[in-house]
Amino acid sequence: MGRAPCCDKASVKRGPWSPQEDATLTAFINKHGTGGNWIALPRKAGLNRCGKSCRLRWLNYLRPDIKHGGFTQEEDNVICSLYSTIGSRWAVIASQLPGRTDNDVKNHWNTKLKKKFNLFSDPPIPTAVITDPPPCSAASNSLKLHDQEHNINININTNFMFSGPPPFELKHNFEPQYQFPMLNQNNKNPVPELSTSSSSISLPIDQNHLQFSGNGDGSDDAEILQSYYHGIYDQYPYEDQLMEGFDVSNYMGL
DNA sequence: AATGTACTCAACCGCGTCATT
DNA sequence: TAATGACGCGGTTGAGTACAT
Repeated sequence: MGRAPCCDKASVKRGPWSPQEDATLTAFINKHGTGGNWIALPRKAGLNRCGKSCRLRWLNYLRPDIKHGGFTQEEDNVICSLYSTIGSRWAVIASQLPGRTDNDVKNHWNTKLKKKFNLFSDPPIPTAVITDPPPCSAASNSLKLHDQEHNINININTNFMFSGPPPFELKHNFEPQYQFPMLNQNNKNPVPELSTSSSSISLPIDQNHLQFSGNGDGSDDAEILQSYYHGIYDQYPYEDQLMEGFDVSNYMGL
């Protein structure tokens, strides 16, 4: 036998709250408080609503200290940071954001942040081996990588000539704390590093600036980099930060 | 302008926890 | 100690809106 319902759903109003109902609930709570009993509150206040519905309406919308409007970058950072630590404990996360409710945080996460977070949290491809063509081919405009662990093919379209000795491995060294640059709270640059076992390609990345230096003997290392990410993620994860301040002057030319 | 699709967010649902009896 | 009931939480839904075709 299940638990008894908290109210008779057939006899109480459900759905969106009217301005009149909001005013009634607000006036009652301002005058009497919640009384520590939400179940009894609607009857006392003269509202034909379930107590749980009243509680939710007050806590998530009517409370005077609720902050409405978009989330700031700083708030996003807090949410992502805490989520990576404690998971979907929205009430705990919301407690760190004055004026935000767990429902707000949860909605914001589900609609905006989740995709972004998942993008950066996907396990980096640990090892990619250039399989075709052999890496010594001159003026190749197509490199095909194969991620052996995840059985993913990565296509890089570029015009560079590679001079590393085959077989040539690319390795990610992304530490968990660097998988989502926005997590950085001290403005210290997270530095994901992509390196190879012989010829080196390193990618110091920070929030606003990306400097790429490689010795792939390439004509356009930046394009390689972007293509690489497009191949893996369908999009370049730092797209909106990259185009400004993207410095490729440091790469070693032909 | 009409229709379809994607997105947002308020509200609901059901379960776990805790206080009370 | 067990039963009961209210609260609080996370997951989910669906109406309304924005955007794309």
